Amino acid sequence: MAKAYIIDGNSLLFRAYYATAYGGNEIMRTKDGTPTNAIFSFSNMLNKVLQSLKEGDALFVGFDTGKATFRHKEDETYKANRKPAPEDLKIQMPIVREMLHALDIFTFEKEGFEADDICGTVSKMLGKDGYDVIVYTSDRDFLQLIDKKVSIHIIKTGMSNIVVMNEKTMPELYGFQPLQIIDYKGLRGDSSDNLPGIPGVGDKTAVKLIQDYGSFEAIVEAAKGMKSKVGESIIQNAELGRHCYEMAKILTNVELPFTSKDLVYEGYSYEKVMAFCNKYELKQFLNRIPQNLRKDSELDNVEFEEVTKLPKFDDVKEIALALDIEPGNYNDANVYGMSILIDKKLYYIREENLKDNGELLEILKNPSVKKYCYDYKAIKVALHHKDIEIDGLYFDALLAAYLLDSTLVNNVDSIMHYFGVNVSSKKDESLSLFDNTNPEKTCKIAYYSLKVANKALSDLDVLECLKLYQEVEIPLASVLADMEIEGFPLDIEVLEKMGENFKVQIENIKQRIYSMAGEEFNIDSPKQVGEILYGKLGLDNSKKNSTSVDALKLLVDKHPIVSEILLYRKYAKLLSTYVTGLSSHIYGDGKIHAIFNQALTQTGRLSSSEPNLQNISVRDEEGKLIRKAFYYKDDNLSILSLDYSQIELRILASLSNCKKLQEVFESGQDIHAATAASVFHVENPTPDQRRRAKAVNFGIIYGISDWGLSEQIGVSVKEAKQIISSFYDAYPEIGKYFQKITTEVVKNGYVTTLLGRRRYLREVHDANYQVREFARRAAMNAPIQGTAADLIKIAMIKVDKALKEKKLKSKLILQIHDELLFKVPSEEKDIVFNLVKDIMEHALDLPTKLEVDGGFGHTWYDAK
DNA sequence: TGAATCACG
DNA sequence: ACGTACGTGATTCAT
Repeated sequence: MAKAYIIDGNSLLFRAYYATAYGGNEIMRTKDGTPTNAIFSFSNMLNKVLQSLKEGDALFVGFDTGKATFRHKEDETYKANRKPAPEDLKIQMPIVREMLHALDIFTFEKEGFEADDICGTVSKMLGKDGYDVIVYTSDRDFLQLIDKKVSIHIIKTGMSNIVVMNEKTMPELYGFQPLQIIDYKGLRGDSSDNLPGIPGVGDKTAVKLIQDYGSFEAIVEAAKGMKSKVGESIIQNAELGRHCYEMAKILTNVELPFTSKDLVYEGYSYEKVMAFCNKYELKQFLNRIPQNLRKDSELDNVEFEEVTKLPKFDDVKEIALALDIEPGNYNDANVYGMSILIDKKLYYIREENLKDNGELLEILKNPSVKKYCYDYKAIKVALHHKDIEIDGLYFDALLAAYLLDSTLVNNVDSIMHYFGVNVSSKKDESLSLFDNTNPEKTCKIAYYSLKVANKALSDLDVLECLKLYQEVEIPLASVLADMEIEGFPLDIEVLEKMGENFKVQIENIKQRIYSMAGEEFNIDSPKQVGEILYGKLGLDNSKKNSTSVDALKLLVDKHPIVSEILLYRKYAKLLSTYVTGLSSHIYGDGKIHAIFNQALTQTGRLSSSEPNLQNISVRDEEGKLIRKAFYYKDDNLSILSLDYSQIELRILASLSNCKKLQEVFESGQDIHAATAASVFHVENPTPDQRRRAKAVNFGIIYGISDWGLSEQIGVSVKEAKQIISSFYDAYPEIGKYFQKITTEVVKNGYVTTLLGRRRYLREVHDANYQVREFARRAAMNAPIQGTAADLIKIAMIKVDKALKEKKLKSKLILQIHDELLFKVPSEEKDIVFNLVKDIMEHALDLPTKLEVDGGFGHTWYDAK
């Protein structure tokens, strides 16, 4: 038997709103501040219903119109005690209807009636037409609708806490029949509707009376014979009770402009729901609603043909493409095939047939054929492993999405979802035990990469990021691909020799620690270390039992075990992360091929993974030895390292247009000494003053606080405050600049870099002080860190271009935020050093002088 | 899977 | 009176 699901829309929306808005917590909002918490919560409840929906089932949501009803006309005090709904909830009332309509779910409301009456009438209609009806509400008045076809699901909190009421369970729980709930309300009234009922009749009495006499009128009749106070009250207040009785009746005969068969749910259109989800930034909803409820017609809209050889094409100007590739690191992943959208037709070619398509290979490497795709860098690197060249990137959906909103998660499903399309295939990917290929999904990715391009590019234009996209991120993708392909040599033998040494050290230290502790324990476990230090040995550092370096440093004089633990940690880290860890990433060519993530950080920086080459030890002398394992066995090749000096402070001097700071850099003074002289009002600062000024300079970039600085340099909070204030006196434009940034982020909800890269920081409006302050500091830092990232990206593109144009063999191999590493043949040393230094120093036209230092080395260790 | 720790800019 | 530097990735333990 088909089922019918009826939802009391108003009741559920209220529940949804209050489920997430309590205790002063900031509720969910879109970027422009529209509240969406109730929508989100409602969608979760709705989803539960959708999960159980089967073909032929009916689905209906009834609403109040919000205007006066016949009950108000009868009793002007009806619901008069209700507090008006909060503004944030009112805003969401039309949005929930919008959501339901996006899902093509039937909703109805009628002036003069409440959702109760609409739902009551609809449920009886559906029951009469043979449906098993389930009504979702949190209003117990609905219990009167129960009959052999209608059951009521009372929602307490969310959809997990539901009480099922039907013909059997309701009388068991209440002690009377469903319709008698009206008689009960005649006696008891309903305080939430401002209906008083009969004074002196409590719950127990009411139930008893109903059980004894059956109906309200019978009770009034019987009251005449009662000699009790209750009897008197019933007689005196019979009219009032009758009124409450009438008001509690839910109508089941409202005139409706539709019939049961109009309510049969026929599925949703993916794109319509997607548009809704995008509008209100509900990222997960679409992924969670059942796919089987999608209208069949749209599932097959991407048609493709699997071929071994492409037909001939004339004058190809653009293609879209995607690789069918094993998930995970694309450096050693299997490539199963490729999809190509060419001349409006989609093809899928298996990997083994690619090489037979000479014309395709020409198109791929032809830079004037525009390529549309998702994650071009991955495609370029993976194709390189198959000896296939590609050039001519025009549109990369991943990079476009990254500039549009850096908070997006970068996997193809969610990025395409962001653009309002769906690339998931009908094939169940978990079933691909024997056949890992997925031609359908691959083809959809290619198809939609082209389809979303125009909209994405115009969105980038609106955000004033188009230039950054076309002139920085797009060309950079190829530069990074070349870096990844080039790789960085790492001598595993040198590494392992160091590893042996570390192992011996670790073993010795371990034994010393055990004997000092008087027992063996796992030194890798912070919990156990804490128990030994703060428990057994009774040490105390007032740092709430942290065992981090900062905490342990305070204890080194208290017990000899502390410095041994620090030493153990150091060697354990070197061994696990930098010997064992790095070794596992050496490929057959003796090189590391790290992945440079271009669409990940919130500020615009790159990140490096598998392995991370941007955090190889350098500060610790023994750790730095790891760098000796990075070198070219060919003695003709050396490593050139060039890094920007004080790049972030120079960027800050530029962004704030701080004259004095610019002069310090122009004249080549020691910046920390200069700051020290200014904040401590001395001509020749002492080394300690310089050290403290250095901390101030760094702190400023991170959105300093007086407490943070005091902690960092070991002075009182009051002194730190004084120092910060002196800093702003010395460099007044910087204070004004940060003021401007703060105003901007509060007003817009985002900040931008010099080139227009955006970082959204909606948390500046969070109710939680900590979250808000965090966002404010991030807002101060993001334009600085991000502009530095923009700068070095431009430098990389220009350097790459110059090296190619001059036909030099030198190659860019690594970027570490403010530093570039190159492989340079001996004969190119002079020209490359000067060329790169010049390009880096003039990559952007800034009001502050930029300075680049560095040098050559046989190993990375020596390159300085 | 998240917390704690530590490596880098 | 709040609790505190910004941005990453890898390893290990513990649930």
